[in-house]
Parts: sequence; structure tokens; C-alpha cells
Amino acid sequence: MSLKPHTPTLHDVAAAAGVSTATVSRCLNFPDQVSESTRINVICIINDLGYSPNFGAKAMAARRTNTIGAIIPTMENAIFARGLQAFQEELRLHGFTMLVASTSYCPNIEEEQIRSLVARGADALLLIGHERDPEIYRFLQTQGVPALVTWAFTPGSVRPSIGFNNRAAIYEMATEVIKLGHTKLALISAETAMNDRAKARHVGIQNAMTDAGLKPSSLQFIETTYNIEDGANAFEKLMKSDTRPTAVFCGNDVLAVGALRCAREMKISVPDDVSIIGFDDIELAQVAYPALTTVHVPHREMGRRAAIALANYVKEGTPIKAVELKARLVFRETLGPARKDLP
Amino acid sequence: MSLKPHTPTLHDVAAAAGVSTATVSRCLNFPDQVSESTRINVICIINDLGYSPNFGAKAMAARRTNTIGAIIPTMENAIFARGLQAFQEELRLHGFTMLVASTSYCPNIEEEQIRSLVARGADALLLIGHERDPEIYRFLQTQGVPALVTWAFTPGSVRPSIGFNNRAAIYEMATEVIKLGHTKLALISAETAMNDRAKARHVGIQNAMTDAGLKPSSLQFIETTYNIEDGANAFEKLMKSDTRPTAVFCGNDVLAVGALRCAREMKISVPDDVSIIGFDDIELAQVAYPALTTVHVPHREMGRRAAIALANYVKEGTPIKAVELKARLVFRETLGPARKDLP
DNA sequence: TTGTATGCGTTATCAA
DNA sequence: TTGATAACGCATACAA
Repeated sequence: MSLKPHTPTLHDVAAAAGVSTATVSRCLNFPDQVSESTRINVICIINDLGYSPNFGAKAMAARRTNTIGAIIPTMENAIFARGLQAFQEELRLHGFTMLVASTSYCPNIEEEQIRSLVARGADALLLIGHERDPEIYRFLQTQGVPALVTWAFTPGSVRPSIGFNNRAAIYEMATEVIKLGHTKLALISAETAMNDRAKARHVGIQNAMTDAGLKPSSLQFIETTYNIEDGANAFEKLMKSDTRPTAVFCGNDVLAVGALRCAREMKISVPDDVSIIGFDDIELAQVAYPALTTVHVPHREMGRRAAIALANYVKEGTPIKAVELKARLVFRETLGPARKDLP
Repeated sequence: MSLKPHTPTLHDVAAAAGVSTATVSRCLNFPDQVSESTRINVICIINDLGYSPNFGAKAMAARRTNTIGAIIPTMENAIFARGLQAFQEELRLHGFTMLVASTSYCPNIEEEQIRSLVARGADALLLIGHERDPEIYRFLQTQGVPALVTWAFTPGSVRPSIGFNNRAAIYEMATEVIKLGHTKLALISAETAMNDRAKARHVGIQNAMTDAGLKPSSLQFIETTYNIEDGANAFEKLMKSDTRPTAVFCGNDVLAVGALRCAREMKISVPDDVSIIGFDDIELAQVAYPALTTVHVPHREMGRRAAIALANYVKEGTPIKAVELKARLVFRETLGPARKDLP
């Protein structure tokens, strides 16, 4: 059922102004190619009629949309939101509009969203992480839609990406943790299937253990979805096991904050009884009590750089160069030395 | 510069399959109007070619996009993100796609985004709050694009909305606070210009004061932008003034958490020295320490109901009915009785 | 500076 | 069940 009244078109404006549609079009797109008098006249009529160009028609005729799509796992927490906000702001400066879609960490939905954004005429796409069905990359190829991977920088990867080295970042943190005497380590991780970032973080910790003479197989590993509640549950399980770890890494700050809450409820002191380490450094991390030791990810910088790279590519064809940004360890209050009095 | 290889079109598929474009179109949109043999054949070719329909062309021909736009102040914190996620999930169930845009709380950007989404062919719009330039409502009217207001339910408003009564919710909370003996109240608010929700919350507290025999003019009022840092700064100013309040309301949880952090830094005990009250009940609120007393807003329910109303309106023309949801007071740890030993 | 005419990729109407 | 063909609203090459 269509309730639409007649929406004014270029044609209507042209008729009302007594000029051709081409002239009206030019008034909008190349104002200086039009005499001032007619331009003023046309603009007035445009305002009177409340005319606004039809995007679909415009896209079809111009074969470009000035739109860049971003597909992220979730908008529900700040992990991606901040980078995205920066991405959008920068894009706007370059005359592009951002379209967002979220996938709930589900590969099928991601594929659906990618197709949807491509069909909508996105000139390019921002993607999180490298790992996805090769079929998708092939699809993008045949559609001629460039895709930029962010949130990860994997040395030796085929596809250029703008991000940080997840493995190296957590390796560095794990090394510090081990230096503090921790030998019983655990990791509460996002599901690693189709998530190269989660995998890299897992491997990074194991690498650090190996290099420090610890057995990587001793790392207690729990995979879970990404909520505060999930972090709390996983942490509880860990604390009730008979091989209770003294340091718990969390795949992100949201999980870490859940763990922290659980510790408080269980009257387990952090960091005296157990250390908790997050990842991302979102607002939650500084607000949590005790304030969370975590890995700072340069979200905004990542979004900004990605926007610039994509905008230049679409506008000028400038090839996209991979950029490695540095993650930074942030030591706050949830990491302390390992207790010596425990068995 | 266009790097696009030739993207397969309906025409290409038709040629390859040896049928007309009409038949291919039917295979996609009305599969049962097509014989099984040709359908299978066509589908195969579609897959081979990696064909995907052009959204703009489709929208133009079908005069519908199955797209609903949502325009929110910001994605940076969880205030709107959660409701939006629910909105999107429900929309998806009804076969619609969501387009988001954010305004950074700026009316001009909001107007720009509204026009952009309308031009993109959004079948309907989700808006936050009632208050905006009447010109915009007129524009939507002439474009025939229905808009649903959420995050607010204002009795007697012209436009139907799905939300809660901001004034009543905070009135209820303020009444409880006053019952605890607080007489020196303050409010750290979002900027109230063009923000009916912020205004309503301001008025709600003043109403409660009046009804309790307090002078509403004694409410200390600070307007600020919406960040943790802003909350901290405003709180510090309040604490350093000579009419130091014993209870500080915050326009949202983000500001409240900033206030909380500032209190910790200033060694001011919450709630012994000062009570802090938030609004929204986002994740931050339960994670903060002490856990934040706040007003719980039914974000997800709001998003879901809005999606259903809009989907039914666009599909069946079902008129949109206003829905009032209930906000709920959540008493945690940051609210306590007023100290008697202070001057 | 302005106008004419054509194409963009679909859907939908009408015949066959 | 299928095929021509006319919209849909705009940009643009070309002509005036």
C-alpha cells in the first residue's frame, strides 16, 4: 500500500522553472555552469517544492554513490562504535556517507550484509578482520567493490589492512604478566571460529608462554559469546576449577568487566588473589573498579586512516597501503604479582 | 576514476540463460510464476555470474526500498546502541533493512541526515525525541515518509511516539531522593536546546521539588556535552562550589559515571558524602563502583515495538499507535540518605 | 549558457 | 509460462 503523495522530481522543478531538466541538474551539480539569474530562480523553486534528488536514480545515472559501507560485528558495545564514529566523521569530510550494518558475529549474516551493501551501491567496504569465506572475496572482486580490512594487521597477509598486530600486542602483555610470576594462566576468549583476531590473541599468549618456558597447553581456554554476563560466567567457572589460574586474560574489556564483577561477588580480591587483563581499552576499562589493565587499541586513529585510504582510493584510485598501528599496554589496577602463598 | 569491471546485470543473466529479463526478474521475485526447469537454469546462471540486483534500479522501478532509516544522536556510547540493535533485529524479521545515521546531537546534521535517508528512499524513519524544526516535519510530510518518534512519550503530543515519560520517570526518582532528606540538589544535564528529553528531565526534578516544598530555583543546573570527562568536570565544579549539593542527578549514565570517577579522585565518598543518580541503566551502570542508582529505560523493548509499528505501517498501512512504556527506578549503591552533620 | 536525447538496471503491464 | 516494452528519475554527451 503506497501512501506517498507525488514526490517532486527534476522534471517538476524544470517545468515550474521553465527550463530543461538538464539545467536543473546542472544547478545542483555544477552551479557555475549556469547563469546566476536562472540558478537563483531554479534554487527557489527547488526549495518551494521541497525537491530532493532521488538517490537510486542518481546512483544509476552517475554510476557512483559516494557511499562507503562498514560492516561490524556489533554496535551494542563500544568496541567498534568509537572507531566507526571516527570513520564516519572523516568520511564526511571527504564527501562520503557511511552505511553501517552489524552481523552479531555471525558469518552468514555478514555475508548477507555485504551483499546488501554492495547491492545498495556502496563504492567500497570496511570490514573487520581478515577471515571469511573466500567466496565473499571473490564476490567483491567480480563486483569491483574494494574492501579494506581493519582491526587487524597480519604480517604477510595478501590483503592490505589497517590495524594492529593482535598477536604481538597480547604477546607483549602476556610476557609482562609472566614476569610478575604468574604461571597459571587462563584466557576467556570470543569464539575463534572465523575470527582471526581472537585466534591471534590466543596464539600470542601461547607464544609468550613458550618463550618463557611455560607449557602453552597449560593455558586454560574458554570460548564464549561477548557479553558482560558471559565474562562473569566464564570467570566463575575458572575460579571454581581445581586448577585455579592466577591471571585471567579476557578477549576484550567487556568480558573482563564481567569477570571483575564476578570476582567482587565472589569476594575474590583483584589483583591480590587473581589478576584480570582486558583488551581494547574502551571507556568501561577506566571506569571499572579496580580500573582495568588492558591493551589500548587506537580505535579512532584506525577509523580515520581507513576512511582516508578508502576515500582516496574511490576518488583518485590511489592504491590502498597497509598500515600497522601500534597497540599499547595500559597498566592500571587489575594486574599484580602472583601470590606466592598459593599451592 | 572507475575501476569497476562490468558488473553482471539482469540483462546479462537473461542473455546467458536464453530467456527474457522479465523471466529472470520473476525467478527472483515470484519464483512460483516460473516453470521449474527455467527457474533452476536461471538460478544457476545467476550464481555463476555472481549477479546481484542493483538496489537503485530496483528501488526506482518498485517504488519501495524495504529500508527504514534510524537517526540517533550518537553511536559512541551504549545509550542508543542497544535499542537500535533490537530495532534492527526485529526489522530484519519483517524483511526490512535498517540504515543508521548519527548526528552528534547537532540539529543541522540531523536535518542533513534526514534528507539523506529520505533521498536514499527510506520507507520510514525512526527519530529520537519530538523536538525539531517544524520545517523538517513538513518536509517529511511532503515526501510522504512516515516518521516515528521514540525515546520519549509526551502526553498530548501531536505526533505518535513510542517511549516513556521522561518527566514522570525522573519525577518519581527525585521524589525518592527528597524523601531521603536531600534538599540541596543538582542536575548535570545534556544541552537542553532542541532536546525535549533533557528539558523534561529538568522539569521533572523541579516539579518534584515543588511538590515536596522545596524551591525549584535552588536546583543547581549545569548543561554540558555528553562524555565521561564532561560529567567529571561538571561534578568537580559542583563539589567546589560553596553551595555543595548532597545529591547530584545526571542526565545519563555516562555523565554519572564521570561524576563517580571524579568523586573517587577527590576522595569524596559516594553515597556517604554525596549521592549520584544516573539515567538509562546501560551496562556501565552495573559495572561502575559503587553500582549506579539510575532510571532503567526499556531500550530493547522500545526498539522492538518501534520496528513492529513501522513495519506494519509500511507493509499494511496499519496506523501507528502511540505506546507508553514504563521506565523503572533501579536502586543500587550510589544513593543514600542525606548527611545530617553538614551545614 | 541552455536544451535534446539517450542510457542506467529494474519492475510491472499487457500480449502472446 | 513467457516475452516485449513502458515507466522510474537522474546525469551527461552532444547539439544549438
